[in-house]
Amino acid sequence: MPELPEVETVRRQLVAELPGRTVSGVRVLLPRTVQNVTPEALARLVTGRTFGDVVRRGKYLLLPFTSDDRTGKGTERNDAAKLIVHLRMTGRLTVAPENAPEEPYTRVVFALDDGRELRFADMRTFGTIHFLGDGHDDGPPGLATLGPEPLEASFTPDVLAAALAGRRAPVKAVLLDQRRVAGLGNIYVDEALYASRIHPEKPAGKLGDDEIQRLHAAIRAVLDDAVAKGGTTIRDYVDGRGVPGEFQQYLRVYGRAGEPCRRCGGSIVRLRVAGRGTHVCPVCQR
DNA sequence: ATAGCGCCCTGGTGGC
DNA sequence: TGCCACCAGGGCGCTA
Repeated sequence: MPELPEVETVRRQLVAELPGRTVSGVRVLLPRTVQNVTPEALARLVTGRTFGDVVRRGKYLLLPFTSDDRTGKGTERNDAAKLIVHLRMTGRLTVAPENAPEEPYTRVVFALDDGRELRFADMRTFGTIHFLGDGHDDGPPGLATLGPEPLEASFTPDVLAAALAGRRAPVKAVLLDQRRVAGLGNIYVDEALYASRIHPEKPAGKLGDDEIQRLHAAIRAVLDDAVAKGGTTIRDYVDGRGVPGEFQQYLRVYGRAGEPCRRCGGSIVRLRVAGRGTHVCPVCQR
């Protein structure tokens, strides 16, 4: 399930392929994937525009169009236009070679001027696409309230401490809350809590300074490692080229219930925290 | 404001 | 072998 490292991996590949490519047509196979405009409007708004940079915010991908786009009828359009994509559980955003067979569960296809296609496929249909610009300003609600980016230099231990301070909810629930820290999901929260030897049910506000320091370092280390390995593929995730990640080989607790803890040899236990399957070493994490 | 819960959705799994 | 209940979970809306 795509979290920050998976979304960042997709971004890095899209940014190598998309900038400078102009959309020559749009096919919407599942209308509700496109949340804030109709399929017809999306096609009209996007066709003729040229992709610029590709930006990640939390688990969102932002695909801004360049400012000098024209409709093909000579009409200038405003420069704030962009697509906002969220992969949710099973979404895949790939650039397909010309004439590549369409994969199952394809939901939206953007034809490009070089014959390739930007394709959004999504088995479970939770994924979303929004269009912003030309008077459409209703993006996904969560984007406006996203918390700090954990891999940016400005994400200091003090910033993490402020996100946790005074909260009675389990530390895992707070870390999953995208308003507190952006981009963490179930896998990397479990891994970061294990690495910092903190029990996921511990109330967030009760963490000591030393625990916050360890948690801060662990979040960055786990995310950095996972990005370097191209993300984690449990079942569905593939990158912008359709290739699975490798970090699943390095998971310490997620999906390892009943297997030995690599630190103490004890058995990894699975419990339920914040409504999520949660993996913990009961010896190492207190 | 905060915390918790149900819903969306489909394929895979495990029990009988 | 076949059927079905159940589970995976990110974001969001609702409730207390």
